[in-house]
Amino acid sequence: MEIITAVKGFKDILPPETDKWRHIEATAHEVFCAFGFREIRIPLLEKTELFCRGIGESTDIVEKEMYTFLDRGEESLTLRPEATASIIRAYLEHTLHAAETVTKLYTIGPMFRRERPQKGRYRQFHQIDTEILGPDDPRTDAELILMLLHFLNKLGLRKLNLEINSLGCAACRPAFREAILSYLRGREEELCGDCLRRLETNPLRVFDCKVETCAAIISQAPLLPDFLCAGCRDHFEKVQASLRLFNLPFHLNAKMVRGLDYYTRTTFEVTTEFLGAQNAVVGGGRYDHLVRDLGGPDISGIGFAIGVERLAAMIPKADADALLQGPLLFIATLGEAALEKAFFLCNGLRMKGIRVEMDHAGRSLKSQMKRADKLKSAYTLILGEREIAENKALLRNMLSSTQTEVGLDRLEETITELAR
RNA sequence: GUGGGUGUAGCUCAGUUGGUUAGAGUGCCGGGUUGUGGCCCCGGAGGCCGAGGGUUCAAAUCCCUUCACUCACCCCA
Repeated sequence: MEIITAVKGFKDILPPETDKWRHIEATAHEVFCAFGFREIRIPLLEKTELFCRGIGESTDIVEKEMYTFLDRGEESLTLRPEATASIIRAYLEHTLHAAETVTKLYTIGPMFRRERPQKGRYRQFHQIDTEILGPDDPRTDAELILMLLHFLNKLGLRKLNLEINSLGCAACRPAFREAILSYLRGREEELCGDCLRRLETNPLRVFDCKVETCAAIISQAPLLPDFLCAGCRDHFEKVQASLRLFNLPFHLNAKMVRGLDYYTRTTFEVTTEFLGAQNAVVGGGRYDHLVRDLGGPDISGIGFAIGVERLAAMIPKADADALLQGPLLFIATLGEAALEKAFFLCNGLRMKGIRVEMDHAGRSLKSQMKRADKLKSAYTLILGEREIAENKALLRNMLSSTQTEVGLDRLEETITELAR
């Protein structure tokens, strides 16, 4: 009979990969907590309308990538393609804005987008998502970015590239949009098919095009920063000043635009050369109107999303290997009486929180020793017929290859001390 | 949605003028004298060569179809 396989683009995460994931998550909890964030857990399923209104009807995500279905033929539901809209929904639904002026939240979990899978891109993927809801103080932007880079550094990631830009606000972006449109309109024959389409849907995205002829045109195009209003320019300069205060190196990238409609003012990405085409590990930015557009008060927000699969792929191998820890003790036995004794001891120690392994198959001492070595056990306890008869056991230090005798009545106590 | 690449042992891969029982490394199991790991040596298990069809005396190898995986475009984390 044929086995049933996982759905395309949906991956199992197996050990030892899961060790890496737990390390990433534990580090996130620790770092975010220090910066005053609290964890929020939100549903995987939301009403479709939430994402249409939140992310934007004309975005690729909403237009063609969402897992949307009718629940019992009645209500349109969608597996969340991102976390921000859900967090804002919960924030409003539970009136968190009334409880405090600044709310810092984060969540970790799977997102779903029906794209063609490739390296660093899956249909179910995972994000670590943070949001700060409250006043649009530029120090908040800098603080969030600072926390992000601290987190990435703590995971041992190197050669990261932080790019920032300001997309302006409702007052200044339309002017830029007009400028770029009129610039491109005269050069339509030189643009690629995709860019011609972008001209209609989202002209700013032409900046992202990798086609050479388009890039050439874009290099001469008007740039967003030149169109920022006084308020946006001032805000962006203060963000940069704060980043410099912490000696945080960053690249100003006037051509970085982002694919979600809600971003305003500060946007940023962290990229790396290690990931092939999907080089963005983190993306984020400020959104001035999302809370209001979802029916809430006029509160600004800023957040970022980290791709966990991409992050895990970047963790240096040496760091990942260091996560592999062996048991404290392996118990090797010979004979039924020893096996029974070991079985009792082994599980007793485990219940004290000590990692102990043993073999139940009654194999040769040699193969049990091999197993202990393979597992990277710090110690091996040898318990044979001879030892049982003499009421003792041999405790072998696997690193120094030395062994001592321990009386059976003092065994548990001795091992417990080793664990300290 | 569009294009390229790849499917042979658990894993990484060899294997074309089509020709016996399909190989290596690694991992797994066992052994190298009677109860001691790493190095070394020996042995063993494990594959309808992705699936289906065709050509041929003969197909892992040639042809067609299909499926899966993968990389890239699009877009994004």
